[in-house]
Amino acid sequence: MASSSLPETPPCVQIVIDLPGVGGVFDYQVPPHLMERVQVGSLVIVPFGERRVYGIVVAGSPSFQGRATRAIEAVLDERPVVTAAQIELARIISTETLSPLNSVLFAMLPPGLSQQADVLYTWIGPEEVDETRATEKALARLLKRRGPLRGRQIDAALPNRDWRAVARRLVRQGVLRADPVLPPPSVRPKIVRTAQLACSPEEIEAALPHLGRPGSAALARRQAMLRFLLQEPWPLDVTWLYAVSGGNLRDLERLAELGLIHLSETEVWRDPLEGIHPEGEPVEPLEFSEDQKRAWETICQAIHQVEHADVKPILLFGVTGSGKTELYLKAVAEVLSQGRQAVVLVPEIALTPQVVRRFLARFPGKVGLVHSRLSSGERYDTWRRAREGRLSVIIGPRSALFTPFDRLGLVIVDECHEPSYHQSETPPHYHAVQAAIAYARLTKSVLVLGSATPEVHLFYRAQKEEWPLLRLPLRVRVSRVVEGQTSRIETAPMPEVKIVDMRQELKAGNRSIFSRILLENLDQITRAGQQAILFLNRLGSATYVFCRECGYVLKCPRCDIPLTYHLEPQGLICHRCNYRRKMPDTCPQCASREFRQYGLGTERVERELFKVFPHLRVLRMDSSTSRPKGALDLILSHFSRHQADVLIGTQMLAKGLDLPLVTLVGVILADVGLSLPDFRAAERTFQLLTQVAGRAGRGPLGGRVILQTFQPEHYAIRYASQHDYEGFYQHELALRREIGYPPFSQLVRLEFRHREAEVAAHEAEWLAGRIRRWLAESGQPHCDLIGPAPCFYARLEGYYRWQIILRGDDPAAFLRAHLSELKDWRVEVDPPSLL
DNA sequence: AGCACGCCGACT
DNA sequence: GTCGGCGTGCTC
Repeated sequence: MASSSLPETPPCVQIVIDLPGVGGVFDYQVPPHLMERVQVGSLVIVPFGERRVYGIVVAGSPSFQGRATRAIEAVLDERPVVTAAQIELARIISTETLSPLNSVLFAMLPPGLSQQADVLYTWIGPEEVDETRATEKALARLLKRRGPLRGRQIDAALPNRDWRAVARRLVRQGVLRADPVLPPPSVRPKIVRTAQLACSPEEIEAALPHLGRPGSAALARRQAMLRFLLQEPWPLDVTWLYAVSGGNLRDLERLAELGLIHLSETEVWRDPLEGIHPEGEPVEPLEFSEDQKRAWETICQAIHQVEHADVKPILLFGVTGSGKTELYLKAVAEVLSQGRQAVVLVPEIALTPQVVRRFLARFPGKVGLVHSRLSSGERYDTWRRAREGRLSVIIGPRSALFTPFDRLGLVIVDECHEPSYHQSETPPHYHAVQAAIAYARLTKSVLVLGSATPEVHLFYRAQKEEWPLLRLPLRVRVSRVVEGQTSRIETAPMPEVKIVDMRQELKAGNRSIFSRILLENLDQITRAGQQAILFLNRLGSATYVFCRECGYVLKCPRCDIPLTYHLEPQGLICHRCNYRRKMPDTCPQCASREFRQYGLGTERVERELFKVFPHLRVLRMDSSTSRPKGALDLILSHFSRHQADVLIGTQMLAKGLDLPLVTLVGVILADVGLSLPDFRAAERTFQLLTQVAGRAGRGPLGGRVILQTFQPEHYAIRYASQHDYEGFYQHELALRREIGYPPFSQLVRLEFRHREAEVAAHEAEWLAGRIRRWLAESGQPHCDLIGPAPCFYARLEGYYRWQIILRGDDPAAFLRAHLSELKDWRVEVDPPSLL
């Protein structure tokens, strides 16, 4: 270790390796010739078994016991790829989420830097193979056709085939060769060759006629190159010279030989923001409203205290359009002025050019952008520029938290309730807000969490731990500064929300999906040249079973959560306890025959709307119409230019778009989401309705929202209609306390997937039995096992899914002792959804 | 992950 | 008898 303070200890370090499934920490020796280069955080290559793998040094090894160790083979990057604080953060995330440390640590690197070890297979056997063995035949054909392939390539070519076992046999038989390989990083710095004049313009002019045979093409090319360089007397990317002259490297080399130019190589940064010019964006801070001023005092004070005291996270409680972004900008400016750095997390969908340009205008040259649509080279370069201190603000989705800043001072998580902050697709299943709380504490940074609808458990924690709560209850409109004038601050009222009881509509003989008042309003505002949005909550709508006459929802007799309707096997099921029953013919409460599931898509809404208002221009936005790349933006820009009167859409409509001509938002059926078998169903519905309601009346025309529902008395709908988050929160919290769900307990969700339904069910039953035994043995009094039951989405991508929920004081701690037995299970601590 | 080792049943 | 299935344990 270069900076080791213990020279008498053996030169050993602890290393975490990039092999899924090998989560441990291993000791390696630092050979003398690498002593100066190996540091905590270094990316190295080490021998592991018969292979070589990538690893990250996580610590020196003072506890070295004299055990046999092997030596580090190479160091890949002169600088550490993670900071000490990041390693500590990875440890915390690993412990909290029950994920192996290596999976967390390597998830912090830009994609392509570290590579997993693989095996290169080469066919060396005869042309003919055993025709009776299908897998063997397929493997041999593949390798003969495409030449040597890596294991990962074969996986892609032969899905669902157990070819590795076959390959092992073939290697033993001597017809197949298997060579371990370690791919080099797929990202590397971009180097361009540059040329620059090496002598005075006079000497160049003098040399111009003597660069080749008179009249030759080479002469003309070389002259063109020099003339261009005379106009641009600095190191110039040679591709420019090729373009203007039609020449190539041979010409340049000739000019270099003659001593007329210098050829050299320079690294260039790939910058996704290069083409973006934030003209028209304010460069100076905007004036604050009274609420913003109050909020700013707290944030500013925190920024100045944080290095000396443990500063609590700050909850910025404000609706969309309440001026949160301006506070973020000012906080970033304050932190930068102290020489520290800032990370701004934004949900991927909200990462619009407008947001980026606003930051870029205020902090030119200092802002880096992370985004899923960037090339891996752009990501890698942004990451390196941040590591080298060339950038000091990073904006991006959850992974941007892992920017290797060494003087972090501020973390902002905007719209912190957004589900995209939880990584659900691939392990490690962490939540960026949880991680940010830990990271801010570790790095002594200020953390600002912004949301109008914070998750109930977060708000509960904020209250309990007395986090500062900053309220921005009003929407602000800032008239842009006119020459020399100060900007004006106006506040806009929240839109009026009207609840329509659809049972009454039915009683009055209206069997349509639209209430009379919604139709009246639609007619009125479109006549006035304004626009409307019709929102349809699709999630789970086909499984939502209720009585159209009395609104009754059938619940599980054991769990008291709504039953859902499924086709396979047909009937009603409780996704909590696996209780099943057939669909009743009549409503159990009022005996009406109108008891059935509710299936409704945007196409149907469009058709029904056409029947009433054939003249209206209607746009439809759902996953099918916006599937093609760019279609979403196209539909939205079409609508915002008023080339349509009505926009019909699903969830994706709820996110922060600003459409000033929209004066009416209609929610076709507000209660759909309430019947989902998830204890957060009410919370999700409240959030969604609040966001959708926020779409109306963003402009000076004002606006109203119409919520159609069969459960007008439901608290989620009532509080959403009153824009009353805290009322909802109190109600929801009381319910959670009663039923013992978070924040009054912790959940761990265990999921198993298999292509065969019985195997999945069987494995789930088996594990449930084992867990019950572990619970009994450990005398764990405060842990319930819920399930096993099929997941709400019982089949996903061809896999049958079953789940087990553990609920208790600390089920994660209990499971930690049994992790090795959950190898094939997906484990989610604090799952964001139980579907 | 990959590869040993070791244990079992099914065929040359 | 061997081949090949797969459960278990190990890699510094």
